[in-house]
Amino acid sequence: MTTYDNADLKKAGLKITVPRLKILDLLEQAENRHMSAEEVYKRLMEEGNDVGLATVYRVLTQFESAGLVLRHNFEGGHSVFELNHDDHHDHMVCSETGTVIEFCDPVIEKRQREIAEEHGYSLVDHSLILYVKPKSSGSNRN
Amino acid sequence: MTTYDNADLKKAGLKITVPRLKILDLLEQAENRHMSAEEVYKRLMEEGNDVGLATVYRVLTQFESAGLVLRHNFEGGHSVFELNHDDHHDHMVCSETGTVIEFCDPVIEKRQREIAEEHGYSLVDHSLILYVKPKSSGSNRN
DNA sequence: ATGGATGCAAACTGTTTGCAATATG
DNA sequence: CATATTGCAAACAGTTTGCATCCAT
Repeated sequence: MTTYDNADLKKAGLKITVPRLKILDLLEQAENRHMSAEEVYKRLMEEGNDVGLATVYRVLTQFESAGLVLRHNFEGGHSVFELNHDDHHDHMVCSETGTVIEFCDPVIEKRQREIAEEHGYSLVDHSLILYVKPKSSGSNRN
Repeated sequence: MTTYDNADLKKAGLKITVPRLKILDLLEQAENRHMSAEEVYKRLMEEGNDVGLATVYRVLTQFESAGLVLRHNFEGGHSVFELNHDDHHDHMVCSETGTVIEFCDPVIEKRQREIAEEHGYSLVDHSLILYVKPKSSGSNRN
């Protein structure tokens, strides 16, 4: 498991500061690896570390540029961040519980590249999110 | 090609009003089928139809609920709308030109369903966007 | 005539930025 | 000590909402 430390911050040209370490820490620790900036902020406050929300955004953005963190734009115009363990994966979000499940499917990955090629492009990135509901869920239509 | 008309509005419980017809019209006509609310608004203004931006949002949202229109959340926290021709497809966005290409791949569609099932869920919806660049593009890094 | 629809402006959410104070290397 | 970083508040973009007016039915 990729775990980032001071060295990684330095490598990214970022000074070792309390907010940065705390945020990195939080992302490592977090049971729920996918957090919004707001969540990170709240969590830090709860733990007594009072960083500004603006700093959280700035740090997360810097981490993203540095490749330490991935940003995903889920539905509803808000982003979630997660540590970049450079094991690529996509997401499945349960509409009832909000649970986020990660998955990676080689078949889909391959087809994506092929499709881009077929259209004369090369794949730079992609975003795939499956919105699902529990199979045994209350409303069983179809 | 699915083309909506007054009857469809009525069916959706929506009164036939100028803004609604104009917006529907715009979406039918538009060379670029994918437009943001802001774009729809600007276009309408240019054509001399002065509707409020709020109305554009309201109407597009109603159309979405009515199934006449699809809303996609692209990167950068802004949505684009397109007429729902109920031929499902995903999108490929060129990072250099902004061009949006539609595609639908049965292999991917099938795998998505399977993956959801494998995790004990059933697929409700999904969002797949490929970010691509022209194969012969200037910057050939990697 | 009557309730839905509109336009405007004000409210809101998520995110970014200017700036003076502060902390890191 | 110089400069990157922070916190705060103000600025922003995109979208939603309250309300009085207006229009389709």
